[in-house]
Amino acid sequence: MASDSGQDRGKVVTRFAPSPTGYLHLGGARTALFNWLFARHHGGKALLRIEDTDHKRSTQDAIDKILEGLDWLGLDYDQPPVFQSQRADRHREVALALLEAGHAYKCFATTEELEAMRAEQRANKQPQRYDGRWRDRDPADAPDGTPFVVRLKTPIEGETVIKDAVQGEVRVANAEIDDYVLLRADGTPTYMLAVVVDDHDMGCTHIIRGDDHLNNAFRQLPIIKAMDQIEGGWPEPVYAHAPLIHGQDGAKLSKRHGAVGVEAYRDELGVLPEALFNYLIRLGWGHGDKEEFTRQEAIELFDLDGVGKSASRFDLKKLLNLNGHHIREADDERLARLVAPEIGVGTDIALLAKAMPVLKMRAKDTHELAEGAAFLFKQRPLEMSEKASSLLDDEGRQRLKLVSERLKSENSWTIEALEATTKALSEELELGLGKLAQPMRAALTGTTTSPGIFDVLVLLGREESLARIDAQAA
RNA sequence: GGCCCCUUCGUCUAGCGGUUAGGACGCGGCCCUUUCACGGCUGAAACACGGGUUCGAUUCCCGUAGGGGUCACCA
Repeated sequence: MASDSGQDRGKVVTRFAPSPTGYLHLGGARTALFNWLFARHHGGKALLRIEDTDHKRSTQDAIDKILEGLDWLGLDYDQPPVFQSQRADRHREVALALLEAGHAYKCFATTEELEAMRAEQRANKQPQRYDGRWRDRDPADAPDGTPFVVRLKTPIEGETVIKDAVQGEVRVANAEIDDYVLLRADGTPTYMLAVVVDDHDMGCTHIIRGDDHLNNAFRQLPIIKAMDQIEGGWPEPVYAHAPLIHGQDGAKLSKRHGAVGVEAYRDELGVLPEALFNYLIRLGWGHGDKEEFTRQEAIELFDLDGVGKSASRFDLKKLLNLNGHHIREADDERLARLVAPEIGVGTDIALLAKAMPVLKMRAKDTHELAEGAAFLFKQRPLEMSEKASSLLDDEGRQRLKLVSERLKSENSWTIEALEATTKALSEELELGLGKLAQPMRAALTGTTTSPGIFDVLVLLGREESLARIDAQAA
């Protein structure tokens, strides 16, 4: 087990190993996060491996999307990504070593034959697994030229025990593990072989991945043990199987729901990367009552013992709430640049940034930020929302007239001065401030909701403000 | 179906034998207030069930139920 002790620093090596068959979804993103955080926390190395051995389903587009998603989340890697497909020769080499040492064997069973075997097992309500029909049979029995696969000779007796850093001690009877395929009939390596070889060659000390791989660990361990026996230097890694993230319906995240790529959270939901980062680490991991984490805090506090054992559900409301908190803490200039394209070409970034402090108080995503900022860039005559025009009845327009007159003689265009002046007027008229502020808001923004009315006045400036008010005054 | 894992408010979680079972999101109320928010206060809301172990179980053990995962020449 890794610890915080000094001598362990630099020893930890983790990897995130997505298969590029789609976008980087939430589950993958969190696995990536946990691996990265663990490596950074221990001062180790974070590696990336693209498991693209399924040529039919892997695409360059998916690789790009995943890389982009990781980058957006701020996850960096200590070495260029390893492409599993380029390592087939090495995988084959290990399979052959296993074969030669008697830890693997050739199986000449045809696909049809195996299907029949499984059908029979199903019919007899027996567990479906390869029955080892070629395990002890003489390869010479096979007709010449018959294609074969290479299968691992897994132990039959006893049990395999894994001390999982998250799940604790998990044990499975070896009889449950069948002799699965290492090398396909066409000579290409299977995933089960490739992962083990790559993890070893990359020096991975900790395998942090989704719960759905827990069963795989029991199949992978025999390869490690066999290779360690053959050539040595194949230590068992520390496994950590984190529970899955489920959709609102409680089922595994799939294409049907919630499994959209992280970029959708950015583009469609207006989520900041640090917010998704924060939300994701809190799913399945906790540190006391703490809810908000900066990247740095997460690195300092993250460890495997804080990872829970039960699956969690994705909750959009909480993500957005957290997003609001992160928006409020984000740099104004950065937010302005982020939001400007949504408002339109030629948006005044400086003005937008200046308005940000009052805008971000009211937004839980970047789209709301853009909506809230819209009034700043509207052209006269302003289009009025229904509610806004109802505020601009005769009475409202009369009041605007009075406000306009008073503000025109205001020398100091500051929040304090404007507020004092407007309040004085409302007192003279024996009206609540709202009776003046609401018509002003309508005239100034075309809507009934906006930042504080004096903030609006200052942001728009004297000239524009008065012009907008006069356009609606009686 | 076999095997494996899980089970604290609706949701995310704290708890690691003795607590008025805490926090957060969401929901209700109040306050602040020029709107909307933000913020503050506050209310309702949970230990799946049954056996043990123990002076004492949310906590440890065993069942039951429920949920999830996995069973390819896919990864």
